[in-house]
Amino acid sequence: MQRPAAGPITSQFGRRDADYLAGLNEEQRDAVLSLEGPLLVLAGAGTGKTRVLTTRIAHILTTRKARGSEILSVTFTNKAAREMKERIAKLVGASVEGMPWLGTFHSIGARILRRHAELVDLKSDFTILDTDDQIRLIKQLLQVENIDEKRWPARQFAGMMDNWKNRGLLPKDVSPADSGFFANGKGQKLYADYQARLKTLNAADFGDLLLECIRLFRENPEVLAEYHRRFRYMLVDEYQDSNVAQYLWLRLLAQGKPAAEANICVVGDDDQSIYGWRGAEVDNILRFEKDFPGARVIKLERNYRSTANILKAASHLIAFNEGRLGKTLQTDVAEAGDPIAVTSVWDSEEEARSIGEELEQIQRRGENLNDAAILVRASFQMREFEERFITLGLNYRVIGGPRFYERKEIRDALAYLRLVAQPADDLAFERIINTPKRGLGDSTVKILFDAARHQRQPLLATVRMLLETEELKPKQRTTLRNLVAQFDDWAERLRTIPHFELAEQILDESGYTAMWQNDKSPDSPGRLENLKELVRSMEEFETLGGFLEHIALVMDRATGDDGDAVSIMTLHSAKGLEFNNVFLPGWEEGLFPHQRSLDESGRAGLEEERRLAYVGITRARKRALISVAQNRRIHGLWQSAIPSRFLDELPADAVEVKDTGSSYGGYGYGGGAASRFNKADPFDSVYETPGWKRAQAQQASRKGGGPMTIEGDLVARSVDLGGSSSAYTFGDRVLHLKFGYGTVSGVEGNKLTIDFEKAGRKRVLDSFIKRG
DNA sequence: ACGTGCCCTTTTTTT
DNA sequence: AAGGGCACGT
Repeated sequence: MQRPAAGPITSQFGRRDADYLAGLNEEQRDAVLSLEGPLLVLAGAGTGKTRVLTTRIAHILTTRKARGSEILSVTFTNKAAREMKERIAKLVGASVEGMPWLGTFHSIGARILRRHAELVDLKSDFTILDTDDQIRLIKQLLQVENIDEKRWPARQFAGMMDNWKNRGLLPKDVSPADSGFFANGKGQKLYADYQARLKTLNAADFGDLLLECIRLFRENPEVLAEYHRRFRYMLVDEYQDSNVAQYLWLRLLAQGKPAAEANICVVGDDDQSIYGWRGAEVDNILRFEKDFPGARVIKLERNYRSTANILKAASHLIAFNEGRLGKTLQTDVAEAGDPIAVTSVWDSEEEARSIGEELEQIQRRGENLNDAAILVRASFQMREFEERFITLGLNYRVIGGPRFYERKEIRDALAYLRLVAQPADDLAFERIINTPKRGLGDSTVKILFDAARHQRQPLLATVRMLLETEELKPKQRTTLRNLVAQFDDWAERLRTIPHFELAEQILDESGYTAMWQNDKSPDSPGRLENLKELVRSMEEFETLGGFLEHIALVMDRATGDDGDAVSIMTLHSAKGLEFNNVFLPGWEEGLFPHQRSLDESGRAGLEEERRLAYVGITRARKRALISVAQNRRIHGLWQSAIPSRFLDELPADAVEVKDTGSSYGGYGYGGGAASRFNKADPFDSVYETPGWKRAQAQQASRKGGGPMTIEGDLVARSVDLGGSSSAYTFGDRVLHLKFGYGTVSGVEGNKLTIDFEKAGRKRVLDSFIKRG
């Protein structure tokens, strides 16, 4: 399709292009206008993917090909959904209310399930369980089966089930090979029991929102047909991150027409696939042309976001990956821009300090903090920045950090609300039955549980029955009678007063507020504040049900406008965003690439980490600033760090290495050497440290199984590898670079307790000290 | 029934 | 380093 690049254009509709098409390049325009038939858009970072999607929707709406309610558009994250809604509203001016089927896989799945709940053995007011509820439920099942919880942790089983659900497997579909090893072959039964238990609880977990949807469609063709008629167009964002269940879900929905005519448009970038650990299948992208024969494929390769240097660095890095579809990003931006800055710092404290200084400079230059972000690999890295920024008085905002709705007080309060909304919610009941303390302890709870199991009734209903008997002691009976009466009362009041007012009353009348008021721990004022905030946030919702749904699906708070602030978030949650200045701290082996990713997924894991690095760099419009700490404290222990291999994979001519000066020695940016970031170790060479030697020894002795190491690259693990003893003994005089001179006062494997002359008693790793 | 204190694991990433 | 789980004591 040949079109002039600019100027007034006449579209296929024989009139001047609508405003919303202005400024699109040829490929983008093509992707927007190709409405009929399957379409795969391969969109590199910063090539206007979201713009294409939103404009495409605007185009469908303005040409009246379909109404908002006839378009299914799926995103991966709530943030992406929110942004799309905003941008569509801007384009067509219409209210977003007209697009009920724009949302995440999970929220749309929940919506569909609620409409047909009875067909999947649920009621339309079913509860959506979060991980915490899930774990507690599994623990109960393990107890019933007499399975040792130490040996077979509930968490692990939750992970396994999540995997199965991600792969679209119902209990009957799970192969013994998959489930056999857990608890001596009880895996499959546990899964089946768990699912059955969810039904009696009138609850669904996250995986069910898709899995049960798939079952619904398969078992009820007439329901599926209804959606085939309804959805005239389907759009999927971030297709590279879809897993098997999501794939099946989409394919079922697309089956209304012959594959070659399906109006389905998927957008993705294989280089930004970073959810493999959650079951994402990049193959879904590769398979698209097979599933939908005759699909058009449009590549977007023109990057409008970043400077040439940033693109060069990102492209150079990602080229180290083998499994790629291969795209080249080209920039239209003429200037090379600043090189990528790589700064070496002593430890994470200095890292936070130096980034803080950099941010202050940015402010002084008159730039907005809103245009800057710190992207970390793991959320524990966030704290140090927060602390530093608080002392600096620098405005920051944590995105997806320690989650509001996961706090204890919030979960307790929600449990009360859940129970009012849905009396069968046993997990909620269990949570609050003795919170605040009411004198209902383990023995009472056990009686309740046993009775409930025999009666096959929810706990609350069971309590009502038990009140009529002598099973409980009089004191407990009175307490429970009052509690039940309160719940009846609250449920009644829900009809007459606004739910947020009721919430406040519930918290007061239940004694929950008082519990924290009487608590004298330093964080109880904060908790009370959080509770207030919770009640406040309820006002934004029409109904209690709507509010609870929001909480379950959108675990992040609506990001309140806190003015100009730098964002702190994980690399994962940064996908899809862009900033002028992007800070990428913690580029050290073991942290980034993450050790666990390497151990668990080997080469594939490494490639996924590299894609994460690619995502990180390409978030930057103007400047990317990477930093490496020479030392990092993990689990309370100091560990020496080796610069990330990804640093070596950046093109030398687009990188500028800085040293903060205060760091000891610093890294020689030698060039030519095996590693440009090969560090001049504080003690001659890092390769001489006990930790490193052990790593080597372990490497040599490792054959076949066990943790993998990629391509012979050594990853130093200076934590105790088990059984190894230290070269130091009690009384040795030693030197530690951070803490100075000291005397060994305890040895435990390679962990030493040392009384330092200045720093006092600390636990450190032996690889980190030297004889003094 | 409840509180205290010790020991243990933990944190990679998210809907 | 810290929070949760568990055993024990009141």
